[in-house]
Amino acid sequence: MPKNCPVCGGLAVREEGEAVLRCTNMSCPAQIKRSIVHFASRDAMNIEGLGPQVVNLLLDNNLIKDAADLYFLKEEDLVNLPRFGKKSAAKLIQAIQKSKENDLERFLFGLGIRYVGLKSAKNLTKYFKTLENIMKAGIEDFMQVEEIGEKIARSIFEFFKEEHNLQLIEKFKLAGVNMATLKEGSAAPQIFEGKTIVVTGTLEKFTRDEVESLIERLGGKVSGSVSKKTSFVLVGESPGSKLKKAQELNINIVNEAEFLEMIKEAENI
DNA sequence: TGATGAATGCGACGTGGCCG
DNA sequence: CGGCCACGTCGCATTCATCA
Repeated sequence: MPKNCPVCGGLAVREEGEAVLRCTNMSCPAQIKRSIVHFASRDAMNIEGLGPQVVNLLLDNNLIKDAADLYFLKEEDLVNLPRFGKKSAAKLIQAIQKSKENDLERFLFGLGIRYVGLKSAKNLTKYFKTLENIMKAGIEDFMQVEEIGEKIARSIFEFFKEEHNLQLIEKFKLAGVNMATLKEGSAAPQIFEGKTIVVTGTLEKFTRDEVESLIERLGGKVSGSVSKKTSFVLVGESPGSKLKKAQELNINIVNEAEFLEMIKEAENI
């Protein structure tokens, strides 16, 4: 039976097997907010300092209407907002501008296409190379991509048919957001080729993001959970339950110093 | 085609840094 | 110095791939 969205009153649906209702109205304020927060989140465009509360603040003050508007913000727009000083305003603007240089996979993930997580975004980018190719592709094409079945393929296809979404992408282009895959230092030796690596705890020399992209550049896969397929677990300061699980399953455990040694060898080759 | 295992995606909870 | 917010992490539910 149909229900209404508590925020905008629009039609809310519960998809087969899903626990929660989801509003189908593209211009529902709650949906807009969610999409912007997602866009800014760490695995997407990684805009530091832009969390849910700040997004609310910007929306309430009519400073933005969608994620693309972020790129047209200026420091003076922010300094008078509550809890914003000169320092935090400057930092946020800088973080937003820096995010323009992200590669296609982050941008693609940031668009918030249903069922497309960071992993699928990566696979899509690898397969299609450019946003144009993705926008031209059909359902059958998407299903050729690793780990993408019919459900996800259909979802992507539908997304790029929406006029509203196409307009948003145009706006991002206008703002100068990079949508190309970055030329990676293709000479990187693939020392982690075929390996699945899990990271837990805080590292001294890398942020989580840095070490994950490093592992990928060196040919490895980063996973979030330990299983018997895991090649080794990289353990930092105050590790979580993944360490225990690794010990239970007898998976190799590597500390930061040992990891640095592994990379060093690679760089010398 | 059904069962199983692995990984993704999302919400929830504790810690550290910045504003006032 | 106190409160608030983002960050880092974990656990649960869901989904996909694989194999008999």
